[in-house]
Amino acid sequence: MNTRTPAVMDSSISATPARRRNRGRPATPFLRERILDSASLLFAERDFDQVLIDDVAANAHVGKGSVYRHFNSKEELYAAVVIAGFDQLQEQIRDALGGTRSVRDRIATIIRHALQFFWNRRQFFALLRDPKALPPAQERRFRTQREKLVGMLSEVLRAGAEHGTIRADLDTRLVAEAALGMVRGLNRYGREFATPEIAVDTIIAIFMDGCAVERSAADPNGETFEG
Amino acid sequence: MNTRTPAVMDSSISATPARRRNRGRPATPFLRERILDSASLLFAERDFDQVLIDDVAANAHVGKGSVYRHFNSKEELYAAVVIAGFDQLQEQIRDALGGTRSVRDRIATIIRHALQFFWNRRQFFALLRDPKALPPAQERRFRTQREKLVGMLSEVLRAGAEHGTIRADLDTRLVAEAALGMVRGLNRYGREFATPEIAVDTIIAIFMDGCAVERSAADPNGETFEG
Amino acid sequence: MNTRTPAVMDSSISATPARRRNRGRPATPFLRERILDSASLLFAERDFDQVLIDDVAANAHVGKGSVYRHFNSKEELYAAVVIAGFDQLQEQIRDALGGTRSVRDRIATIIRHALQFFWNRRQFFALLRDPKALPPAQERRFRTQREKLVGMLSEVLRAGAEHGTIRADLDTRLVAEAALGMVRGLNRYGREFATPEIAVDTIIAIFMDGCAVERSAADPNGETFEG
Amino acid sequence: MNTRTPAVMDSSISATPARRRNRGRPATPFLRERILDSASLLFAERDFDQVLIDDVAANAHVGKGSVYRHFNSKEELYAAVVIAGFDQLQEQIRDALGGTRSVRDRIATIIRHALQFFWNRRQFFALLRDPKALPPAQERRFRTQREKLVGMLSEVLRAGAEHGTIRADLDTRLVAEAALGMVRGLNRYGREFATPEIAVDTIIAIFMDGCAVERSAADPNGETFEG
DNA sequence: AATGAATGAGTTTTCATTCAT
DNA sequence: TATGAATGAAAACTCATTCAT
Repeated sequence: MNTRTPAVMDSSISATPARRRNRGRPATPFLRERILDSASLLFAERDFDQVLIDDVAANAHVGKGSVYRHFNSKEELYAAVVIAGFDQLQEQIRDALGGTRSVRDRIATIIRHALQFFWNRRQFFALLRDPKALPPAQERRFRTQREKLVGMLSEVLRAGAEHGTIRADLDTRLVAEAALGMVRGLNRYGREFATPEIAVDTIIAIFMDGCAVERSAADPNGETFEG
Repeated sequence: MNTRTPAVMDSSISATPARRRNRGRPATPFLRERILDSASLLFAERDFDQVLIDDVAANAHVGKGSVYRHFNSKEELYAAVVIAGFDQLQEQIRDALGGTRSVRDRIATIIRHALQFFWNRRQFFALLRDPKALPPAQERRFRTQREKLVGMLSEVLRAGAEHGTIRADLDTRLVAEAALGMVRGLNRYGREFATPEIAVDTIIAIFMDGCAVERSAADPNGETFEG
Repeated sequence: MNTRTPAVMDSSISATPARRRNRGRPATPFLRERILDSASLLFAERDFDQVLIDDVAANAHVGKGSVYRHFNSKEELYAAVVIAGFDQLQEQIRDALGGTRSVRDRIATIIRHALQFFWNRRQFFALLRDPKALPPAQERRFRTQREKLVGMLSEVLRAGAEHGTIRADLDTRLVAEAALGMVRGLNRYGREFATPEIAVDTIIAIFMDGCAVERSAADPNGETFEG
Repeated sequence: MNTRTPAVMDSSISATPARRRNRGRPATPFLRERILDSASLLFAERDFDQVLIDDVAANAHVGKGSVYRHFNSKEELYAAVVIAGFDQLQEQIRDALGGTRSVRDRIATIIRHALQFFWNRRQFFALLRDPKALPPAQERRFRTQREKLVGMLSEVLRAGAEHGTIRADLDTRLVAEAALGMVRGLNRYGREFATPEIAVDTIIAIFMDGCAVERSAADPNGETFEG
C-alpha cells in the first residue's frame, strides 16, 4: 500500500501556469504539497467555514499569498484536497483488491477501506453538501471522483450478479450508494458506540446477509413489504 | 438631596383595570408559522450558513425584526425548525406503526417514512454537522430528537431480536444508524436514479435480506471477514 | 421647599395636540408624569444609549406606544427630563435664596444645591455632550435652561462685585462656569473620596478664598502667573 | 487508518533561510499613525457612539480592515487614542515643570497645559463616562492615565502645603479634581466667551486666591459655612 | 387613548482575496 | 516567486419608531 501519494496527480486544477523552465526564481520545492497537506489536515477535522486560509498557511509554515499562488480560491483548494483524498483512497482500494479472491471479499475490502479512510476525515463528505456553492468545473470534478468510488463498488456488484453470487434484482448503483450511506452513517453517528473495526463488521454483515433471521419469502424479487 | 417621591410604585393610580388581556396590537395571525415555514424551506435546501435571516424574513413576507421577535437567534430558529420536523416525523411514524403486524413491517414502516420525510428536506441533517457551532442547550435538544428517531428503530430491532425474527449478533444501535445511513445516502445520491419508492424498496431489501445470494457460512455469528 | 413639582411646566414640548375637550377617550391621569418620572430615574443613572424606550415604558408600567404618544422621540423625552430637572433645581435654589443674607451665603447656596442635585444624577450633564445630535429646537431649550442656572450664579457674582464683596477683575460668566465645573468635577470624580457635604465645602472654600495661603501680590489685577 | 506522514514539521525542507525579516509586503509607512490620528480627531469632536469605524477608516484614507488589523476593537482603538493623548499631555507638563521656580508657578503650569490640551479635544473625557462599556483592562488603563494627571497636580499641592504655601485644610485629591473640573467647565462652556488664555488666567485666579475680596474669617480652617 | 406587535435602518466585525515589495 | 500587509463585502442583531386594534 502506498503510504504517501503525491497529493494531486492532475495539474489541470493548479493555479500555476505551465512551468516555464529556467525563468525567474524557481519554485520552492514541496511548497504546494505542504499547503495541500495542511489543508487536508484542517478540512478533515473542521467544517469548511471553520477553516481559515490563515490557518492553512500558518499550519503549512507558508505565507498566505503562497496559498493563492497555488490555488485560485478556497473552494479550489478544498476541491484539490478532496480530489487528492479520493485518489488516495481509490489507489488504496485498487491495491487491496489485488489480494482478494471472492466477490464477498472484494465488497468487504471496499467497505473497510472506505470506512477507515473517512473515520479520521469527518468533514470529508461535507463538500458535497451544497454543490451549488462551487464553480461548475469543480463541481463536475467532485462528482466524477465520487462516482469513481461508487463505480468501483458498483462494478464489483455487477460482476457478482453476473456470476450469481450477488442478487440481481436490485440496481447496483443504488445498492452501492446504500453501502456508502451506511459507511457515512456510522462514521458520523457510530463513533461513540463502536470502533471502526466493529463498524466495518456491522456494515458488511448487514450488507451481505441482512438483519432478518429468515429470508423473506418474496425474495429475491424484492417485493418485501406492504404485502 | 432628592426629596421627590417615586412617582408610581402602586398601580392603584392606573386607569386600567386588573384584566390585562387583549391589549395592544393583536398578534398577526400565523406570523410565527410563516417564519417557521419559510425557515424550514430554506434550511431544507441550503446549508446553515447559506441561509440568511434576511432571506427567511423576505421569504416569509415579514420584517427581519419579527424573526428576532419570535426567535432569539438564528441558531434558535434552526433548532425550532428541526425539532418541529423531527416531532412531525415521529408522530407520523407512531401513527403508521399502529397498523403494523410484523417486525418486518414495522422496520419497513420506519424506513419508508424517514426516507419520504427527508426526500424533500435534503439539508435537514446539516444541523448536526458542527455541534460546536450551537449553544449547548440546543445541541442537547438536537441530539435528543435525533436519538428518539434512532431509538424507535433500535427498539423495534431489539424486540425483533428477542422474538427471534431479527439476528441478535449485532448492536441494535449501530444497525439502526446504518439503516438511517442508507436512507440518507439514497436521499442524497439516489435522487437522480430512483424514485423515493424504489429507494425505499432497495433499502429494505438490503437491510432485511442482504445482497448475497447465499448467506455467509459464519453467519449469524457475524465473524465474517478477515478472521 | 417644594418637594414634588409637576414635571414639566411648559407643554409646548408635548406631542399631544392642544387638548380638545370632551372628545374620545379621556387621557389616563398622570400617565405623562409616570413616563417622565421613569425616564428621569433611568436617564439619571445610565447613559443615553443605555436607556431603552422599552425600559422607560416597563419602569413606568405603561405601554411603549404611550411613550410615543406623549413624546415625539427619545431625544424629546430626554429633553423633557432635563428641562424638568433644571426647572426643579432652579426652583429649589430660588426658594433657598430667600433665606440668605450675604453674597457669600448666596453663592454657597447655589453651589450646594447644584451639587446635591447632580450628585444623584450622574448622567444629567451628559445631554449637553453632543448637542449636534439634538434637533435645534431642543438644543436651544437646553442651552436656555442651563444658562438660566449659570445666570443665577452670574447675577449674584455681578451684584457682589458691584457691592464690593466679590472681586471685579474677572468675567462673571466665566467665573460662574468655573464654579459649575468644580461641581461637575467632584460629582464625577470625587464620589469615591468624599461625601457630597465635603465636596460642597471644598468647592466653596476654593471658590471664595482660593488655595494659596498668601494672596498673590499682583492680585486683584489677575496677572497671576508667568510673572 | 491514515498512514500518511505529517507532511512538514521540520523546516529544514524550507527553501528560505532562518532569517525571516523583510518578507512579505512591507508595512505602509505611518498607516497605524494615520488611523490613530484620524481616530483622535473624530473621538475628540464626537461622542464614542457617533464615531463609526467607517468614518475613521475613510478619514484616514485606509481600508476598514486595516483599522481592525491594527486595533482589535473599537474600544481598543479608543483606548489607544486616549492613552496616547494622556501620555503626550503628561510629557508636556513634565517638560514645562522643569522651568518652574515656585509652587504657584507649577500649579499654573499644569492648569495651563491641561486646558490648552483639551481645548481642541472637547470629547476627550467622554471615555470615562460609561466605564461599564469598556473591557475591564482598558478601563483600568484609563483610570490609571487620568489618575496620573490628577496625581501630578495633587502632588504639587501636597508639597505646597508642606512648604506652607498652600492651605493644608483641604483634601489635595479633591482640590486637584476641582481644578480640573474648572478646566473642563471652561473648556466646554467658556469657548464662546473667552480665549484659552483668558480661561487659564481666570481659573488660576480663582484657584489661587478665590473670588471673595476679603477672606473668610473662619479661614483657613475651612469650616466656613452652615456651621 | 393605550397598547404591544411589527418593522428595518444602521453598525461592528470577520476573513477571503488582492497587492506592493 | 514568496510573503504578509491591506482591503471591503457581507451578515447577525438591536432597538427606535410605526401601526393595527
